[in-house]
Amino acid sequence: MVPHHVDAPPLRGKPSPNSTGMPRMNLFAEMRALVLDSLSDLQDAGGLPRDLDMANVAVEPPRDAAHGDMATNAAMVLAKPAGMKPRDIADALAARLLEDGRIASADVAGPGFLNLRLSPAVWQGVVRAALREGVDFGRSDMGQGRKINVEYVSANPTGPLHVGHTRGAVFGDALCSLLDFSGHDVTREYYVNDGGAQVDVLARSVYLRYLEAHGQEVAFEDGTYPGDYLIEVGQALKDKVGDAYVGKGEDAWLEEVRDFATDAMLGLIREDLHLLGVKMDNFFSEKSLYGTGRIEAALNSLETKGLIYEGVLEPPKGKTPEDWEPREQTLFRSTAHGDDVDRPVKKSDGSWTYFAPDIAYHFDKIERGYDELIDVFGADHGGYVKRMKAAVSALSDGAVPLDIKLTQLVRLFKNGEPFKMSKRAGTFITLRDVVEQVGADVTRFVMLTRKNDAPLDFDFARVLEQSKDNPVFYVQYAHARIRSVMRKAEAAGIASDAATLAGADLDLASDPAELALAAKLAEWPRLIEIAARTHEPHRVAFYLYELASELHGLWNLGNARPELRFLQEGDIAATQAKMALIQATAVVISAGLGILGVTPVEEMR
RNA sequence: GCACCCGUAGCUCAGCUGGAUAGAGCGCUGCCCUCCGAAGGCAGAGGCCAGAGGUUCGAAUCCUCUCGGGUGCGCCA
Repeated sequence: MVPHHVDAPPLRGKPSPNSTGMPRMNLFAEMRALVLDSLSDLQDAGGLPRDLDMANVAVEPPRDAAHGDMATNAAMVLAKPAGMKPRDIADALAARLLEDGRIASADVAGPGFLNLRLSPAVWQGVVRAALREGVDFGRSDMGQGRKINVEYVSANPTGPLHVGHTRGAVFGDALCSLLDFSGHDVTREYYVNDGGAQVDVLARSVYLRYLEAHGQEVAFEDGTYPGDYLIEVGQALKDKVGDAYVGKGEDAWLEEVRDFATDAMLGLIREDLHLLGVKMDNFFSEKSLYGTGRIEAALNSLETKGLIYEGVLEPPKGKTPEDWEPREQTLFRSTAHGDDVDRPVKKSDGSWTYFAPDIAYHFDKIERGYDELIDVFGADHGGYVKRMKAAVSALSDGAVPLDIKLTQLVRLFKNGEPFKMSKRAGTFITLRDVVEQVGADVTRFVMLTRKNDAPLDFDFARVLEQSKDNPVFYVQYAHARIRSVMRKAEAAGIASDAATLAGADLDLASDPAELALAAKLAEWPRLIEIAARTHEPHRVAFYLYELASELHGLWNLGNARPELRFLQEGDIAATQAKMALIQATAVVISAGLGILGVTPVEEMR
């Protein structure tokens, strides 16, 4: 696949209020506004009581295209509070709506739905908006610049990233782009667990490699990391300090080696992320919380709210650890904020639990002024969701929402055969392995073809297949097909710049099949808002698949019906109208892939 | 034992702050290549949305319970 270098969507900046000065096009929002205006007119005219709650009035695409272009539930929602029959409300509303030129027909159906058919001019407006706004088409200001911190990956700095981290990295990154596109001020953050016992283990492991570099025989016992990736770190340490640590006790080197090793691992992780195209705004060090009073400050905040006490926890029922004995610990009253049991913040020996710096870290995020927090964890951390939410709720007095997204397992396959991962057998699959085999674009797209909380099958052979069965190919192919048509047109001397196409006579591309594609484009701004609100970037991937399917379908219709082919020989006006339609489609595919972090291609190879 | 996630077509999965006759791909069946690209196209069969109650004008979607699968459950990070 050949990457193309046309304007990638500017996803990282502030939500620029549209540079064109034109209002952003979101057809569903427009139509809802029209419905609300009409209802208000009815109220003024006395045809409907005042003081009705309109919050549940919706304008949605109907499931069945035979029902028209859009449907509103207004009559059903308002019937009860208005004390009227749904049918009467619907009839009155229909009459009002028909006064607007955008509404071609309004029919009452089913239990009181009002099915709307829109005039072709409306769809043509969508196409023009996409051409005018380019990859900013669909950008929303729903976030109103709210500051959101998204924490993701956050793998321990003890080794390279593996497949599970890859999914979290892609998910988090796409979520950030989506939030940015919908008007939020996003910070991409990585929490570095460089303060706990696991980095001491790392240091000891590197020390062994260091001794090895000095020609010593070493044994990797339980509790050390035997991975080959530490060989060069041991060598680098030798290059740096010579034999200064040889034969010395831990006191002499542990701290220095730990810093050296975590720096090296973080460098490795940054490289891995770079391979995937993930760039963090901030790496936050757990260690920076220790010895600086920041953990104490966070816990003091909880203490002043009366949420810290000394106590003894009950053993968990049904699964009592064998060495269980009741011990007094310092506990956080997380049950006051929705947790099931209170959680220890100090071990019985008085040192912090892992939870304590985590509380401090989230306290820090709150103090940095974020309006909203999101944590992306692996599914094996599901047990921490309630206590983290309780902590954030307590620390912010309920003012800062925390959403925690869990990413499920990735199961690896090769030609349908499951692929067992084993560190010992050397079949451990890293992020680097995956990206080197299939490329960052394919990796990213595939990782988003499942909802985050559903397990994901990743087949190394299948994701590279060039067939309709492969969604990555299918979407890229749609874009490439459009680009191919555009190149042909340009070669034939037909002007195809956005301004020209936006001025084309779109009546020449108003077959129902063509309008259906435009209608799909009209869903894009709405989809962005739904995906952003639910924090579900996979919706973008599914939408792109559907959009590609519309495009391919229209292309195929051209086989039987030549008047639907995009290039109309000898008819420049019709050709430009159809090019406008498909170029608008290419723009949306580019924007969507941009959010997923995938590069659209010019042609398939 | 408790908590969280999941249960939708033979398989893998979508399903919009609750909306109409629940969708897609694969697989299966049958048709279709002189075609802007058949690495495809068109059509068809296939469902008690795990089960039972409840809320609602309306439930795959919200609530309760049951069953089945996954994950987690003090001094690991």
